[in-house]
Amino acid sequence: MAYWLFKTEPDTFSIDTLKAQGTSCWEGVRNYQARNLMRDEVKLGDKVFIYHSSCKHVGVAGIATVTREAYPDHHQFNPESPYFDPKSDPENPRWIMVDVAYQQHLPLVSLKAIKANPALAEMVLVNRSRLSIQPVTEAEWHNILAMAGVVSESC
DNA sequence: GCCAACGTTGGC
DNA sequence: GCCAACGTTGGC
Repeated sequence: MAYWLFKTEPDTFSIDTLKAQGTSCWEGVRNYQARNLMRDEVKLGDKVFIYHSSCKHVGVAGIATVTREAYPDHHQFNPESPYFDPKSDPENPRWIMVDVAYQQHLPLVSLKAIKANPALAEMVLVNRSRLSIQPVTEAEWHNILAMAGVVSESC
């Protein structure tokens, strides 16, 4: 079981949206490195931090679980969609998505707090800020849970 | 809304 | 395959 951080703009899709929906596809990833991670590495049952970006309160806002591994993102074939990609071949779709299920909200762990924690200095979030799907180490995962005041469940 | 960082495109 | 131009991300 692996840990991840998925970014979203809460004005469009937030942890509250996910809670309301229960389960959602994670569509619209249009970056090759992020896609490759979703396609090759993100597995059923993996845990995901939901991160709110480009908003007033930037940071980790909750936890989700992967409920379906990579499958084609149909939005790429819909000319009405902001995620439309005219260069994607339906016979060989360029973009994929996974499904995630809501697990819980967290008291927001802000980007500022993450950057201020020396134990998290190696986080991808801190060093490769533009990657929208990124791996989180087990140590980082538990560290952020501790910052949120949540006691980690035993495995 | 600004702008730095950085990913993508396309001419050569 | 290089790299300049361009577009996007995302914190502030």
